[in-house]
Amino acid sequence: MSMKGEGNRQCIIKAADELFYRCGYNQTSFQDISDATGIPRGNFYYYFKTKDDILDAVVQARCNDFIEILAQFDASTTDPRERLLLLADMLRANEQNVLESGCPVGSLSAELAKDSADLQDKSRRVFGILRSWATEQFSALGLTQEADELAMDLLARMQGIIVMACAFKDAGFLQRSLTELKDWIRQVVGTMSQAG
Amino acid sequence: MSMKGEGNRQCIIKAADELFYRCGYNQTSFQDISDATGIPRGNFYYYFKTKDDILDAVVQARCNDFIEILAQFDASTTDPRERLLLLADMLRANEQNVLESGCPVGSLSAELAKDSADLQDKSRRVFGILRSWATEQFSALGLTQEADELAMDLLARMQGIIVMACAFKDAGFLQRSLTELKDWIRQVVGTMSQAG
DNA sequence: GTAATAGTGGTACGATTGTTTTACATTCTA
DNA sequence: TAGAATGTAAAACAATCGTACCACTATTAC
Repeated sequence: MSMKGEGNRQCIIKAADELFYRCGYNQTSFQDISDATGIPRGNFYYYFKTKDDILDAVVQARCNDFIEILAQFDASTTDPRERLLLLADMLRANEQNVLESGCPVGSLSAELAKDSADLQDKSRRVFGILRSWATEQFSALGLTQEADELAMDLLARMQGIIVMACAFKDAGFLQRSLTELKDWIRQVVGTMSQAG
Repeated sequence: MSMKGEGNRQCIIKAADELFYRCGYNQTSFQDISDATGIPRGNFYYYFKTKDDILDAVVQARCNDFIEILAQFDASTTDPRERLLLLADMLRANEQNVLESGCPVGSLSAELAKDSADLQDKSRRVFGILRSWATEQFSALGLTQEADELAMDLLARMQGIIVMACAFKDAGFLQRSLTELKDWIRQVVGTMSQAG
């Protein structure tokens, strides 16, 4: 597949990514993607074997996006504590989207949990990237023993905040919870790294 | 609508409730409900005007279920702290379901956030019942000022735990997080009620 | 310039969706 | 027991779903 075709492929992935986030995977039809891209829906099978294949590509794209974002966090400061705070701050940067549609990672995983186990396995990869990155940060702070558990705790807190903020469309709760979350990060890192 | 018809109506609601939880609202078809109940799918329109109407009835049923459950909590102990711990313990009682399909309240709300705002409004009512009940418990502990915020925090923590446990199918994380959650409840209630 | 490849536009498929309708059976009421 | 109300079974509705296919035009390689 050459330049021209690859461009269309990326166009499909980009449109599908947005639609999967806004409408859900199952609720997004080929017609929707066709309308968004201008590419006839019959042509999708030139680029992808099946709808699941588009999901694969979208998941891969999201993985790459996060890898890049996390690399920027890594580049912007050497302090793992600051890096974790940057991750938390994504809640503020994406406030509007979060209130409207929840977390692209969490909501996709939750949706696919109700489809085949096979599909959820794929979506889990995005969470895996965040989890291992956060684990690295906690480890770098001397919390090697409990690093993975802390990473899971951090992600769980973020997911919970998003679910409730989205359910009640409550920007105030989102802001307040973000503050508390950042306090928690500072506290966990501060106290436990002294103890460890 | 008399006895016979009402029985079928409840049968449809019960089957739809289970299917909405296991497969999601959008992914559950009339055919699925028909297969589960033995009632021809054309007949649903004798009991409900539309699919959304079935959702309404399911949400109402879930509300009633929770009202009953919370009433049992209220009856089993007069200590609001104990009551809150009972709520948290629902994560353990429903461990298997949670790992497989997430939270019936949270996952429905998250799914409907991607459909019309109208549908999500309906699903929010179930969260509202939990929220106001938890608020009452915190208030009864003398935390009137921050009761609603604490209720939201509690629900957010539970939702986050569920999302991550379900995403990674991790029973260990669920158990560990439940312990930490109960510690948090005891701590918040303990320290702040002394301070207040 | 010709042949092979890459990509496009559009049609059509069988299946399934939520919904409507129709004909029939049952149950209740007078 | 007649007739109205209530409930049941099944067929058919138009629309849409994911998928497949085909005739066609660009592009590229020799």
